[in-house]
Amino acid sequence: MSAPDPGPLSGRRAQAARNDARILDAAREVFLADPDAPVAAVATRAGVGISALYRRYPSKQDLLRALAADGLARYIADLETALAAEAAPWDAYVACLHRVVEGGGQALAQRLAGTFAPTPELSRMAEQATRLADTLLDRVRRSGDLRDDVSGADIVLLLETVMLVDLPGADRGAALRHRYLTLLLQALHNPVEGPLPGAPAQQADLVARWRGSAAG
Amino acid sequence: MSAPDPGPLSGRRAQAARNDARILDAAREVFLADPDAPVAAVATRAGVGISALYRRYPSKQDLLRALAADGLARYIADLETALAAEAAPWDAYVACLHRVVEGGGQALAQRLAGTFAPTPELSRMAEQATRLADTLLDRVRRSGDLRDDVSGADIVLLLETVMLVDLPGADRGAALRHRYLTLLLQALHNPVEGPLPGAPAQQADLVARWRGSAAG
DNA sequence: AGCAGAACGGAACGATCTGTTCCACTGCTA
DNA sequence: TAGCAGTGGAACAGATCGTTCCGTTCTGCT
Repeated sequence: MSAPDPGPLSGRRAQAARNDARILDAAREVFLADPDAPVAAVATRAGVGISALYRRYPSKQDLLRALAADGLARYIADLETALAAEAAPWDAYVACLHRVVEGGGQALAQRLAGTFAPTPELSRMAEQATRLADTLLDRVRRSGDLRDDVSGADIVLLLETVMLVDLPGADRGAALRHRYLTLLLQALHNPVEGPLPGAPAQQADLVARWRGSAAG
Repeated sequence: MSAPDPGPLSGRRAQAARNDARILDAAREVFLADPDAPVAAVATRAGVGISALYRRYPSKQDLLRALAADGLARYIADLETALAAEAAPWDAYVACLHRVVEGGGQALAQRLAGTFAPTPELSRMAEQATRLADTLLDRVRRSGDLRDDVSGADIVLLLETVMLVDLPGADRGAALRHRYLTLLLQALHNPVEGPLPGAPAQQADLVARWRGSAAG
């Protein structure tokens, strides 16, 4: 007993710890690209056997839940960073969205939303994320830099579309996502060229999608 | 023989003709939402049996090819209309993109691109569409209304993302697509607020995707 | 009126895919 | 050196999906 491992883990344990991270990273990449991807694809991408994965997560659904929780946690962390920033509200917001796009946590959680029944824990995190995003958005809106005819739900949907941009080559996709996010932010920035048609998306629209593939 | 049907078709023939359209419409909706959707989903959506579908298309791949061709034809027609318009280049362009978003032809062809080997006919149409789009874009660019740091490929990718916006309720999705297209167009319109990061997407990037799921 | 056949709906089939289990093996750890 | 946590990957059962097939309906013609 006592302190068996004061420093870095070695040997077997080290490989296990490495695999923990590799599996989660691989899963994030794979399921972000295709939410319906088979489990085997994750194992292959991670360079491990299937059993290494099933030892950690009892089922595919457990893996997806862990992934969604991880994504939401990253998203929440990004939002808190922005709220704590001392920069001008608009600048902090721009930086925040670029981080969100970079990490893909929010997008992953959104895309995974319909594929499994959310745990209370996940619902709680989603609620917290929404609350933080609202707070942040209100602050930006009060600064006068944000056009006032877009809703928070509009921005969520737009962010989501930006995340779907991808191209085969290396990091071509990531570069384009930042490019298009910048373009989008310019459109959201005051002063405005003209009004937008249709009604803004509502928070309720977004929530409705969580029931998409779940039973009635 | 002789002239049996001078005017509108009646009875059985009429239903067959109606089913032709219903099946193609249903297929367009279904495969636009999910390019990997099962054939049965199309039949259900169209309100016909599976055999009504297989009578018209020998295989799923034939249906997809017909759909892609139809989509490209609509896209080409929209482009030609814009080129023939007498309105200011920018206004004609805006109207054209709204029609493209409404019809979904271009997006469908793009999404289906990776799922089957293109026929020479399809390649020819795709090439023509690209040529027309380039011509149109050049004209808009020369008018000075379009920001000059975006490429045609950028616009194709952005249009594609707008098409992916959807919400469960009735025509909520369509309304939002026009809303976000308007937002996008304002960002593309001069004068510009600031430069965009990264390099514009290249035509080659788009072509590369056509090989996505095809064998090397 | 009656018939031939076009068109249809939907059950049935076989191939493929996928989540999960199982087992033999490896190399630390004690 | 014995034991076991950790692993890779084959094997299995269930689900999914493209396609075929068969019995029925309805139309157009004689």
